[in-house]
Amino acid sequence: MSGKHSLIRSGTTVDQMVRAIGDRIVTGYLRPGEKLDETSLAARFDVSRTPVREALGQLSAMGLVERRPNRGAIVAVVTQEHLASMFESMAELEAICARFSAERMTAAERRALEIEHQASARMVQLGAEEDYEYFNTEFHSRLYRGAHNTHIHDLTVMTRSRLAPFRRAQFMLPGRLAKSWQEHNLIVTAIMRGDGVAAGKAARDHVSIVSEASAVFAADDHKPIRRDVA
Amino acid sequence: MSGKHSLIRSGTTVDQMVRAIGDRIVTGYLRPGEKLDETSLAARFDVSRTPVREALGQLSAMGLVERRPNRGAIVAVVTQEHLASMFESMAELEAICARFSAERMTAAERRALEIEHQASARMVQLGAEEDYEYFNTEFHSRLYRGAHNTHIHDLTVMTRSRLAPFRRAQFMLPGRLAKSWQEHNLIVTAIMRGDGVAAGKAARDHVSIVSEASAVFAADDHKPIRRDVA
DNA sequence: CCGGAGGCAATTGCATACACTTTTTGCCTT
DNA sequence: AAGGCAAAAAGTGTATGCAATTGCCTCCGG
Repeated sequence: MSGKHSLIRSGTTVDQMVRAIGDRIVTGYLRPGEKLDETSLAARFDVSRTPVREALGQLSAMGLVERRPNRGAIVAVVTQEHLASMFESMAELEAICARFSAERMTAAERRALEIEHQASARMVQLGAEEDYEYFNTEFHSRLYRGAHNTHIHDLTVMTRSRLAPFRRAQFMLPGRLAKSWQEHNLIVTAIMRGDGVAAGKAARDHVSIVSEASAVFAADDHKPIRRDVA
Repeated sequence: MSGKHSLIRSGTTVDQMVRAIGDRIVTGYLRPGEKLDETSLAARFDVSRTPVREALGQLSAMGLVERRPNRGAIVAVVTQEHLASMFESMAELEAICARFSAERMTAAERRALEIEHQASARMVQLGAEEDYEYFNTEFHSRLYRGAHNTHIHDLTVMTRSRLAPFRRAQFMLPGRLAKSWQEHNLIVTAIMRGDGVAAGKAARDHVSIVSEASAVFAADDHKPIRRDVA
């Protein structure tokens, strides 16, 4: 491993490692329980162990990886209970964001939410899964930002990212696009008329439904763990 | 304070740094905006820069310190807006914990909550600030645990620790002990009769009141911090 | 055949060394 | 005298080296 740095020398190497490893975990490429060997990771990303160690420390603080003293790091293993608790938290957090959004969104934010939401109806008709997924992510982000509360925003985004590996379950459900859109519609409608309570309830129900599907998926997810890292 | 280096290697050096530095931030010994010099910290705790750096990275991930690339780390500076958002989040999180507690606490947990709460009444009568503070912390912890949701528990504890530096404001209000106890009483009563909605509302109001006092305090406490060595 | 003690390889944890960036300082120019 | 440039000093970011711990493998005894 000779490689002169192909990475930009702007003090962001550790952050890049955090994002790189974090992404692989969030996207499910690295799976829960998988061993994260410092030396291998360092070699893979062509850096020394130091930034890798720092990245693992930060990811550990974020809850994405688990670190056992002198025994290495693994991708955080979430138990059924913990997974359920995260989904339940997510439902509550989304409910808060939706409630606040209903009460606080500016006229411009409401307009944008409505327009994008209506646009996403086309994706449903076309059955464009990937495009809809993009709209979906953006939709929820609008809710988080619309709450006008940076801390809730941060907590929600953090929780969402930790749940990301388990959300892939949604893709397996037939007709989920239309269902999802209708649930979004309930939220949007409530927000447009400034009904915080209704918006919160709709958002909570929306997450709860995803939760059930994902829980099933997680239970099935007992496949062997891959050893290589990339 | 602590900073001794024992013979055995328990793999906790970084964790100790995190706790040590984190405590100094949470207790207000290190104040927002204060510069955290790696070399000085390393010398102060008699370790090399490496564990200090890792600790700062983790504290950064926790939001307690702010790291500027190539420009060092400082104790996280919270703006008025961000502080307000954290208090508001805290109110919502406490409300959730209280609501869940009302619905889910075991008989034993309810009993313990009630007993400890009644015991704390004595502290109020005696005006024992410090003792009451201990009870208060324990009281809230019971609520967090009583929610039977580890993720909400974690989010709440994390948020609480970030607010800790600003809670000292409470101590300045006269008659706050009795007021706090009565607010606790509302929460306990609601929980005992299993009224989640009422418990949530009571908990939210409880935090909101603390929030107002602290916000005033924080406004006064926003003098610029220089790195002048006293 | 099974269980445990001891040694060896692999890996982590910390320290030190080196490279690069930012800031300060002091001199020179205008 | 003020401003700007340059070079050194300070401080951060990354790499490497070494000691300590863990886990496995072997070998011995029951």
